[in-house]
Amino acid sequence: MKTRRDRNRSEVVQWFRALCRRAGLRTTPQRLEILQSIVRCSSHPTAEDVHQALRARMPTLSLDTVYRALALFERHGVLARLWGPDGRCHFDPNQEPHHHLVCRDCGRIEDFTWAAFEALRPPSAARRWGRVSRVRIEMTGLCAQCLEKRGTRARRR
Amino acid sequence: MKTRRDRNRSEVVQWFRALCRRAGLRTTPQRLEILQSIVRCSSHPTAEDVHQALRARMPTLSLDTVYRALALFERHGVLARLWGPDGRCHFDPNQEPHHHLVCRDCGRIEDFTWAAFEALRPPSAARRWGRVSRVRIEMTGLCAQCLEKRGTRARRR
DNA sequence: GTATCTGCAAATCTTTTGCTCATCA
DNA sequence: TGATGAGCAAAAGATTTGCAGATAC
Repeated sequence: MKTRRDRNRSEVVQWFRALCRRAGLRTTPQRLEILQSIVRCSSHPTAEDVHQALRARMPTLSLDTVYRALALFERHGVLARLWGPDGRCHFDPNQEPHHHLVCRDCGRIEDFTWAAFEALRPPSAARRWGRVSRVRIEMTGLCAQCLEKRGTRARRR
Repeated sequence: MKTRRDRNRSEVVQWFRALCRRAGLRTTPQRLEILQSIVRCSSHPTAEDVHQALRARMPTLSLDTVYRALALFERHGVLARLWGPDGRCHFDPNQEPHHHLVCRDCGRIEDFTWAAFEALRPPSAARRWGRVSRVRIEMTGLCAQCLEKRGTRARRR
């Protein structure tokens, strides 16, 4: 199966046009670039990250347009909002159920899936609490690269 | 076993004094009240919440002192910081491994534990990624009270 | 007595909003 | 052409910081 992340440029364009037509939105070049940028991105960028990434390609793009477009895509179910340990808002284009690995040194957020977990029966505490609509695991630690960096500086923790 | 949350006022005072002595900190009445307030609290308040809760008891307490004290307690391992879907910083005094139930209507965060989950073998993706030091599950949905409220207004979602 | 802490004010940082002109359908 | 969107500037909200006087040890 082809996930959204694997789509090439023209596939995203088509998808974007269909989305806009369905939702009664205008297809502006800014929105298209923002969508392209985030959908192809394997990390989970902030609005600032997206803005930086597009500055070369669109020098006049403003940060608040990025914020507005991302909020728009969120409202239309294309993206999810995510608060990382840095207190800033990250955007997650992955629509399939998944979990996160967060590096506390570099702040990068990786996705992962976990079949054995999905097979687990929900805990009784959750059923008693109310109605759960989304379950997400966040694993925090150090990614391989940051471990490596610490190792070479002979600073293990 | 007696958890920190069950401690009475004088037990917290003793614990606070020991903590300060160990860390070379001063035992100020502000810090003590802030610690009392958050340790006995079963929800996960923001700095603002703590400040509001203490206004009656300490009218001159300023919000930035609350921020400073909470940051201090975090550095000394007494509290954990938590970013909820409201984008604000919540503080979590629960030191035992646990997970969170977040209501997307009222924003309240409840703790729960899940023995079957803790028994699970970590996924291979996590081992490949690096070194995981903390695992936390976040279940988002509607708590019983908010479900009830929606129900009585004949608005189900 | 002295280093640390508090409270105040102001700064900082992220995100949102009002407005005007431009642009897409 | 007429509504919607972009860019600008400024506001809003949360958190942090510099400083002067107060306080714990």
